[in-house]
Amino acid sequence: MPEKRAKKSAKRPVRRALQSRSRATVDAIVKATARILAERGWPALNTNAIAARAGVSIGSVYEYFPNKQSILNVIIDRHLAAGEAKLAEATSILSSGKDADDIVEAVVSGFIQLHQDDPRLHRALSTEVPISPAQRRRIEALRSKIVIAVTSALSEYVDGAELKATLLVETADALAHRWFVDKVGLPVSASTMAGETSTMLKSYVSAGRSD
Amino acid sequence: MPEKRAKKSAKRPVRRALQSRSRATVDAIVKATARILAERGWPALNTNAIAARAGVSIGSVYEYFPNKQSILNVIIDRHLAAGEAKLAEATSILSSGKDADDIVEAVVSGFIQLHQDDPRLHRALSTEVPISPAQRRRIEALRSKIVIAVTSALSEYVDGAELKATLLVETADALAHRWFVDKVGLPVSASTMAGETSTMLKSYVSAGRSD
Amino acid sequence: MPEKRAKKSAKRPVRRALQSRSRATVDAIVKATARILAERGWPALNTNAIAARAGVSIGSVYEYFPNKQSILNVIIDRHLAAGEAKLAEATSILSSGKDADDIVEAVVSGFIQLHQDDPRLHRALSTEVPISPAQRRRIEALRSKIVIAVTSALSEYVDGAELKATLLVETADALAHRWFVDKVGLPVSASTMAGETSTMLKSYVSAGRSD
Amino acid sequence: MPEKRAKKSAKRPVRRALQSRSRATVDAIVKATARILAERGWPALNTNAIAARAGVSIGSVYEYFPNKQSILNVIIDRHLAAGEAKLAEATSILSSGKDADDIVEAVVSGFIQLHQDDPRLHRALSTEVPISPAQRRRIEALRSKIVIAVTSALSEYVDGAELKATLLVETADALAHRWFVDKVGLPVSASTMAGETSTMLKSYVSAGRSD
DNA sequence: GATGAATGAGCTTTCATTCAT
DNA sequence: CATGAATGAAAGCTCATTCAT
Repeated sequence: MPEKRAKKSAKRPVRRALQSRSRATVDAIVKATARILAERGWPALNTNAIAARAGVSIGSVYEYFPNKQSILNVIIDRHLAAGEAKLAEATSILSSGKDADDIVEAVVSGFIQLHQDDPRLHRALSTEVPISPAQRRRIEALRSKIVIAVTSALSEYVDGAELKATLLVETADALAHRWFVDKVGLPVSASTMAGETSTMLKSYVSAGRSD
Repeated sequence: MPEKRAKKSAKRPVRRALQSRSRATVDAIVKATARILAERGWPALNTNAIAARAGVSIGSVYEYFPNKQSILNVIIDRHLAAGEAKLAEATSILSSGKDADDIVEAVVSGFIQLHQDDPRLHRALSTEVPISPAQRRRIEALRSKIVIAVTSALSEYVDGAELKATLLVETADALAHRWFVDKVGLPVSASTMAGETSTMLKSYVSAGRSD
Repeated sequence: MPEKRAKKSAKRPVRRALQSRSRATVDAIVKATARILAERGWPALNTNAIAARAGVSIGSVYEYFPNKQSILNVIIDRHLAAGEAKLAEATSILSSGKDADDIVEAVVSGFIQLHQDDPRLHRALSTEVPISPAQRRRIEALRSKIVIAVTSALSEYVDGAELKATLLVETADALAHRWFVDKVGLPVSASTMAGETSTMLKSYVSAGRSD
Repeated sequence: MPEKRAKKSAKRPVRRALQSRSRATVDAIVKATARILAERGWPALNTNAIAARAGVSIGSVYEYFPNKQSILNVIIDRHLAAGEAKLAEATSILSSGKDADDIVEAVVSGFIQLHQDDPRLHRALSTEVPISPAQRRRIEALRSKIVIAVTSALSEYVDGAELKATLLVETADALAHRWFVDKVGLPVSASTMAGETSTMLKSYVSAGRSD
């Protein structure tokens, strides 16, 4: 009856979800995971709940994912991909921007859109779920790319574009998180705060323009 | 900040040394918990690890704390108390401030100091550890008190003090967290970013002054 | 008495054999619990011992039972169900009884049969295991039903049937417990004592008959 | 820090409680144990609770008793001693009895008195507390002595005195327990049931008298 | 003797993971 | 490939007992 087995094996290769049925199963598992995370949080996220919610057996979960963390990785990766997509999309706006204010506007609204989409899930991912060093590196990389894109866009309008871009991006990200994810108790509405954030950042970015 | 000591008044001259043993044990447990949290994070925090790290038996842990969460509560409470102490200390600076810039400076440096003290622990507490609703309320209350104090201080210099105070406080808090806790990869040093943050906020707060 | 079997009707011809594995596991757990209780008593009953004795892992125990008490509940419920079955069975005898003596005989032998089946387990259940209020109520209800049935049976032969039925039932139960469960040291055999009990109760029940 | 120590030692001799202070301490411990048992039952009985309730330190408890069970033993022994005292007291009544009915009356009322004194404690002792084989033997011996005394008293009035005495004693004991300790739901009052018990037993004992 | 802080074996329960079917 | 019963390491917590003070 009792039989010791290695626990940290993860030998079984992740079956590549190429066939459509496989793809559907993988998708159901990932979606179920995201839903549980958004609705009931990380403490309630366990593999049996995922399987049940996805409508598949726990065995199938392990057919497609070597372990629990790897499911989360997909979600985190999708989140990062969404961020990257948003960046790509924003790049054109940034480069076609008429002035620095447009760039600030694009950055602020970009981060707000990112945080408004499923804020419960966003919160769970950013405050509860353990992130691997590799993922942290990828987050850093994305952040860095955004800063570079914004720097490039800003450089034709302002001096010290890199520093300004860094502060702009970090502030827009952090405050969007506060207003829409943390939902801190505020004396005014989140959208009012968003407007104020935008005002502050426009003024900051444009400060000291030579023109 | 931690380290509560019994009043050593002349009331009871010969006070049992036993009490200090208890005090030392409690302290060892709390410190061990904070250390594990800072060094290995919430997933590695378990009562056996706490006991081992504190150099006491698991039984002793439960002699002084009814459960695992209550140890964390002490740490969280100490953190909040530190924030409240900082607020009290800052209030005098705020009220004796010569101008709006001094107030911004005080707020920014206050948050930086708060985040510079054991940033690893700070990170664990703010992103991993489950917070009870009561604690969340206490955090909100503290934040609210700070905003009120800053609003009051700013109101003699600027219009729309409450809105500005809110954005000032949230930005200072969020960015101090980024620069010193998250330690995001930056093109320049954290202290440079802190200076830039300060510059941006001073400019924001003073914008539209009638002077 | 225990050993529930699924109906093997023709509804679903090929029924998974898996279900029978579960059934067997549940049964092994319940049986192991009963055996430990009977052989080593309540103090020796712990979930690890149950799992070991059942030849399953501790995880399997919690796959089928939410907690330790729930395993006991099954055993207690089976015991109560056995009592209820015995009552149902006895009712026909009671109502077809030729005279009051037959009724007494049926009651006494009914309780003796109940107590003779695994007296060690019976002892553990009646003296060691914590009973929930709901179970106590169910026991009371069963006892009450028995008294009502006996009252009804007796009422056509004797006056004051309810009082007599109560004393009859309580005495038969209590003494069957003594003779077969407590196994008190006796100068004569348990079955002799059972006969004497019967004699005493027949005489008591028939006393003051109008005939 | 961790230091393994033997757990089943019990080497320290039980300090004989001869001095009055010692005696008072022992008594406080025993009384506290009995009170907890009566009020909150066996599951709530732990050595720290006993020490706290007795107003002594846990260390003192182990100064006078080698282990928890030994405290219970004192209580059980006192209970048995009370039974034995009651027997001694009853013996004179039994031998001076005018007829068999007086003997039955004495036995029934004796057991009722025994069970009416602190029925909660009685219940705990008879249904929850683990009894050692030695104690069980002592209970048997007491029971046997009672049967012998009753047999002797009855023998001048009836035939088959031993058998009758056994049934009389067991029934009186069992039913007194039911009416006053178990407090089973009854259609009539406990004292009515006690009277009925007495009536039944008188009739049984006197049955078949030659006079 | 008295104290009570400290101990740690042992218990209940959870859940990521495996594998027979 | 799918299933889900089974596994067992590991975590939280209790309490009888010990021993330094």
